[in-house]
Amino acid sequence: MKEKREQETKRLPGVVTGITPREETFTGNKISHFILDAIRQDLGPGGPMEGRKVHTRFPPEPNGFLHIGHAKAIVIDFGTAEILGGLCNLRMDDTNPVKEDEAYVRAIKEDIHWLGYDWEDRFYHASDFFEEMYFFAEELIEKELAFVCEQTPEEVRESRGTLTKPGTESPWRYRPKEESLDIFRRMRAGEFPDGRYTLRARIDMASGNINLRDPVIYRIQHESHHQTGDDWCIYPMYDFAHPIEDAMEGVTHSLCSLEFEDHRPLFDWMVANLSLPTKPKQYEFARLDINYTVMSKRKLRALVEEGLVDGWDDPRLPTLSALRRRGYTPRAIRDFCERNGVSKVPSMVDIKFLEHCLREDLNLRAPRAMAVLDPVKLTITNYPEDQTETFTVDNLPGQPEAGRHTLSFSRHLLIERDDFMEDPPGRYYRLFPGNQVRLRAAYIIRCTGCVKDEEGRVIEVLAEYDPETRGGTAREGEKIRGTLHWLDQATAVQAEVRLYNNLFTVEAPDDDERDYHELLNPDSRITLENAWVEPWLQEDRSHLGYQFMRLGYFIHDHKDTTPDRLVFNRSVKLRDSYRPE
RNA sequence: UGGGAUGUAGCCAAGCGGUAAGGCACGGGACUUUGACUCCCGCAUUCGCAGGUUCAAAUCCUGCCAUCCCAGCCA
Repeated sequence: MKEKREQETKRLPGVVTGITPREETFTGNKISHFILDAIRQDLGPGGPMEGRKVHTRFPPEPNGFLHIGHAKAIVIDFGTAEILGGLCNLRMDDTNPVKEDEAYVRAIKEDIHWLGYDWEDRFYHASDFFEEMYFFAEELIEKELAFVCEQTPEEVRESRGTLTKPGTESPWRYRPKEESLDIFRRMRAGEFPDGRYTLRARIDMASGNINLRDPVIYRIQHESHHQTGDDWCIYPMYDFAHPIEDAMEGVTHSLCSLEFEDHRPLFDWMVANLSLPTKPKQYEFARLDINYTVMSKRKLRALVEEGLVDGWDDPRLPTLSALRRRGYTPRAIRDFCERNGVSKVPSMVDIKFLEHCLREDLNLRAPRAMAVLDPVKLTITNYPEDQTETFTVDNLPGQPEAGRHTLSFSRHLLIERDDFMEDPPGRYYRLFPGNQVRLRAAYIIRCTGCVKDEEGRVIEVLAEYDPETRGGTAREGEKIRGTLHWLDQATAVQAEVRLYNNLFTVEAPDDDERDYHELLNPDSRITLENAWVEPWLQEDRSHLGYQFMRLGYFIHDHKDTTPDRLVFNRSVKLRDSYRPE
């Protein structure tokens, strides 16, 4: 499994090398957007970073699992480096020890590698630079651009003002720098309890931008950090730390989502006032949102913790580990992100587009197989009881080089229950008394009737085969509209199949005023215990999954499949234009 | 008169003064040993609204409207 995943990763074009610029997506779409344009200017002739190579970073906080929204950021961060021939770092933004955990670090790395991106030796933690940050904090104090404040959290909140009213200055705002320096050093030495002091930047309490009203840049937290242990009891805040991290890593462009637009003036303030080795620039883009699901970490966590789904990798979730388990390919996800484009318009993308990207990928590559999800017996009444024959079919029709497998055929078969109707509506060209259909790759048969139980439920469909149509070839001049998938009852293998639908019944559960419990789709997962598949799927493990013909794309559930129990997840349905009259 | 941003089709999205790309979705047709795939065709007389500038405006100007983000010692 792991090897196959690595193989796939290696096959993916566009693993970041930092050498060859790439101007198109690997599916041939042109990549161009406002951030790329801006970076080209910054780096180009006359630009502020003329001559430099682009250097980005993906900076998750290790406090949860990555989801498809992060995939967009990853594609932008790593993709920008790829497109422009630069580098992209992976950085754990771990400036708040109370929220973070090493376990998330591993999961995040796995997900990014799975997507096919590589940070090579450039894996960092914000905490790698705590010493430098401390140095720069003292620099601000020396420049009288920061001061140690004694306001309580409540006092800070009250004096900050409101959206429409300016704040009032802290009584400690003009504390002599010597005094601030002394207290700050003692803060670091651990002399004070949590909350006793903070270090604040001295900017502008009357600014319309609340982020500039003397933001706290260091707080005391006697908390063990997953990287630095007990080395520190003061920790820097995001707005102070981020530009320093970027500069220390050599990042030229700090790409982030729209909600940080308000923070850019603060980012720029830090860049202007600290003696950083380089001067990174920040640009913002709109997050990716998808309908019929939730993307907020809080909601995802609630679903998991309340047991409404079976863990972070429940295939109904939009997390990358869930999508992986569901059968989504890295290629499909990347393609989806790239084709959605990059803009500043807050958008909600249709889940159908994601599904389309998956189908487009799998259609080309996933082996075909037959499976019967809701079986009913089909008896070929003119086929000898003791006879069996085999047919050989391509794994990918028309591409014998992709491998072949055999099907066995006998008198007793299994077909899909909804492929027979005793009294069908118009334009139904499957089995009904008197009608002819093709059993794919086998024979053309004519339905002669059915057998029902006492309740009137069909328990067996009867048909006669035409021996002259071996292989499914119609007689000269005859046209057979319907082709069905089928299984030989004698060799078919039983499996559990899980069908997935949207987790929520409304497009935007995040915006809905109702409690999200009411919005959950009761049919988000349908488990079929009595499904049957071709026997070779017992041993075969395609990392792409399979197309179960006429049904959709399915993949072994890598967690629940055991040597004696097959479990399949439906990744996505096939398109279906059948409309009963 | 708090600050910042955004409005192009049902959903994304190009467009950057010369007369509305593309994709998804949807509808119709052809083909078909998957009602799949593929291939055709259709799908904004109009770019949030109203004025103005111009021979010419989605693009420039003015005003208005709508939506989103910001008041953590979170990121």
